[in-house]
Amino acid sequence: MNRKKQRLSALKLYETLYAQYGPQGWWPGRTRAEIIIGAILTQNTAWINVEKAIANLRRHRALNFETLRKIPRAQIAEWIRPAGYFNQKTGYLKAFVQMLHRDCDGSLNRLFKLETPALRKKLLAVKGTGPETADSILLYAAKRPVFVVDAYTRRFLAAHGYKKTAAASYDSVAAFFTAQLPEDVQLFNEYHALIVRRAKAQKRTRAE
DNA sequence: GACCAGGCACATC
DNA sequence: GATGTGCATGGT
Repeated sequence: MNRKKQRLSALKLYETLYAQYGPQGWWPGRTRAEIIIGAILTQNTAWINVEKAIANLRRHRALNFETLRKIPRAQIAEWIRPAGYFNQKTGYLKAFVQMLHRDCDGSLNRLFKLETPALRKKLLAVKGTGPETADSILLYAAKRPVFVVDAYTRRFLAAHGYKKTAAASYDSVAAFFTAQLPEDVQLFNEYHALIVRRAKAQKRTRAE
């Protein structure tokens, strides 16, 4: 007798979420620069606080790489303070814009000419850009078919019977999804957005 | 006043 | 490769 609980495939889980919540049309920023800056600022931080930091940068016309490269660290740190870890994240933003300036003449288009594996490697070489941040940039700014694994993703897996996978390495979790899904940028985008949407819906339920 | 939130680098074993 | 620690704000 099979005593194991039935688990839905990654694709079936997606279809279930999509049926319940519909398309999210999610986009974590107005420009590619804003998406990248947001990806760095949101590390281990609630998005609401990232929005405050982004708003500060926008107000000071600093929501672009050229400005961030030129202004002093203390100034950036002050503006992104609401996002937490502001000294570290200032260094991370500086590291990214310096790489872009040094290797691509400050041009995101030039950086994004790289093929996905080479681009991912290049992003991971930037201090402060780990796998999740790199993949967020790849999916949401460079529009590559890459699955983003974050805390929401792991909780989602655990909640649907995949506790072991949820606790596995970053690349293992990503492989779990990519092996079962078509390589589709829009699908990966929607999937991640739906996981976040579901988590927020459940949080609201718990709070009531 | 704990506890948590869309990580990452670095040290150590 | 696994585990532990520092980094910091703002909401619940």
